[in-house]
Amino acid sequence: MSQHRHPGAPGSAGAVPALPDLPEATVARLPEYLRALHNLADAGHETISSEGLSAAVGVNSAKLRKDLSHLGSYGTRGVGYDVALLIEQIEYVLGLTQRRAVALVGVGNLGHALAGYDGFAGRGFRIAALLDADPSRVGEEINGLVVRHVDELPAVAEAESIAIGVIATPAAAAQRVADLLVAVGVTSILNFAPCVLSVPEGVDVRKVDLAIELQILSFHEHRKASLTALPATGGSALTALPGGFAATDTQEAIGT
Amino acid sequence: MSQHRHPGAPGSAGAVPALPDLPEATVARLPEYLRALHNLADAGHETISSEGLSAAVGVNSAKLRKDLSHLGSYGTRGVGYDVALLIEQIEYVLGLTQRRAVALVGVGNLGHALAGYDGFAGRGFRIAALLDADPSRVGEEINGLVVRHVDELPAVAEAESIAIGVIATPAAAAQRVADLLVAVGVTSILNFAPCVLSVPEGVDVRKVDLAIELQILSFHEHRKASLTALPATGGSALTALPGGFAATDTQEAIGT
DNA sequence: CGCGATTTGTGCACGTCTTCACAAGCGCCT
DNA sequence: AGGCGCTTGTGAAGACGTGCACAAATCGCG
Repeated sequence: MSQHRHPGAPGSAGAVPALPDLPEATVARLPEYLRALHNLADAGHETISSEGLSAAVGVNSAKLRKDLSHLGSYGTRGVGYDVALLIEQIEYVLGLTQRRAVALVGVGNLGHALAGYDGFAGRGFRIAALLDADPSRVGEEINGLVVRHVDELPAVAEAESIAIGVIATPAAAAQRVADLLVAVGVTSILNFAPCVLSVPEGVDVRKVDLAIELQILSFHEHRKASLTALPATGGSALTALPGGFAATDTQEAIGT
Repeated sequence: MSQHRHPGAPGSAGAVPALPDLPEATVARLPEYLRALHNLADAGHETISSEGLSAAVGVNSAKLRKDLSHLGSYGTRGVGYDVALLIEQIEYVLGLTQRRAVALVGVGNLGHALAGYDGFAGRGFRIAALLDADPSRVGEEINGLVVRHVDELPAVAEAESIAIGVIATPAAAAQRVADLLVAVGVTSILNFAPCVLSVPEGVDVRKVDLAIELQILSFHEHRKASLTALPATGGSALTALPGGFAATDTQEAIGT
């Protein structure tokens, strides 16, 4: 039953690199595990149990074990997981063994901040290019990088082997930029503009919309307010007990 | 038992103000519908069919109808939804009828950008306070707001009725700030720091981690690369057909 | 060398979310 | 008035994700 070859373990023999096709939910959690593991490694831990790691991340330990089992991970029963090995495995699966080049389009308010954000380098990415359509911004130097005109994207993409495009433009320009990115072969886009992008099949788009996050919080705030406004209900089937609704995406009340 | 006052139900008859407890997945989509509806309203549309709206947002139309039905929405069969009415309904449910005050803690790189982001005002929020622990940043004026020291948070929270706290500090300071926010009564937190926050029950935390988003994209990039690198497989049960995995969270390949 | 403590990996049941498909309702046109 | 086309709202089925609970595996110790 057990596969003897490691999927493509970092330093091992030239086995098949076949990536197991992980559930999306698992993929979304792997980066969190990775971050926690780095912290643990820095703190000197050599091994960690699923219980310990799950506590650090704030997830159910069974879920964590299942996630790790999906990538054929090697934990040791009775002991736990080897922290360094697990880091290697997750980084491999996430494709972080190569430092991917990111092109950032739109050096306005937000783009400026992203360009200066130092949290990327340590996590497997390199901002390789800054681009903007506004001629008055072209030429500006941010964090050692010079802003170039967006028209130069084809040249830049080729020279730097851009793997991921980040859109931090106003909404009105986002679709145009996305088309441009796609045209030069970028197949992964992170979109900060508040709009829906349409892209051809095979191109992945993730979006981050700050206002949406706030609005979701606002809903819960509204809801909590409407609950506490109610008098203490005896047995009314209408209102669940105040803490009775579980938070799915939102992390809530993680015990120390 | 039945509350007769309606907190602000849109102009209609005295319906029950009780917030239906929507599925989390629905709550997360409502803001997207709202944004699309505003666009449609600006474009002059008075009504919109579920098909049309779902196309604009990039979701399945049945899903959209079910989402809207959850909030007891009034669509008209054979016609569609009244755009203005639907906007009102969604804004009410999301608690956007009152402009909520947001406190932003951490005016570094990212915080600076968030403070200057003008996309909040139009979406129901007001940045009411900027705070930082670094004395050298206190006193700086950004977008008409003066940065105050984080120790002043209690006074600020009371004066401004802060409803939501945004943490844009380094990871090391995030937990401390979260504790502070909770202490002054904030029950909704948006966390940009790359770390897990533990908060008491009843406090909602949403997080945005830019590096995680990139890492998820990196996985898909890695995966796509490993697929195209394979020779055309005949019937190997290992590799699914290239387009065979559906994108759940990630939007992918929206037609036209 | 065997035993107990510990921890992984997973079968199973449950809940949530998604999608299809269709009846019910509405307006318009004849 | 009646019928027809369009659109909503929803029942039901399937896919997906989660969490419990336990067997299998490993280590350390006497």
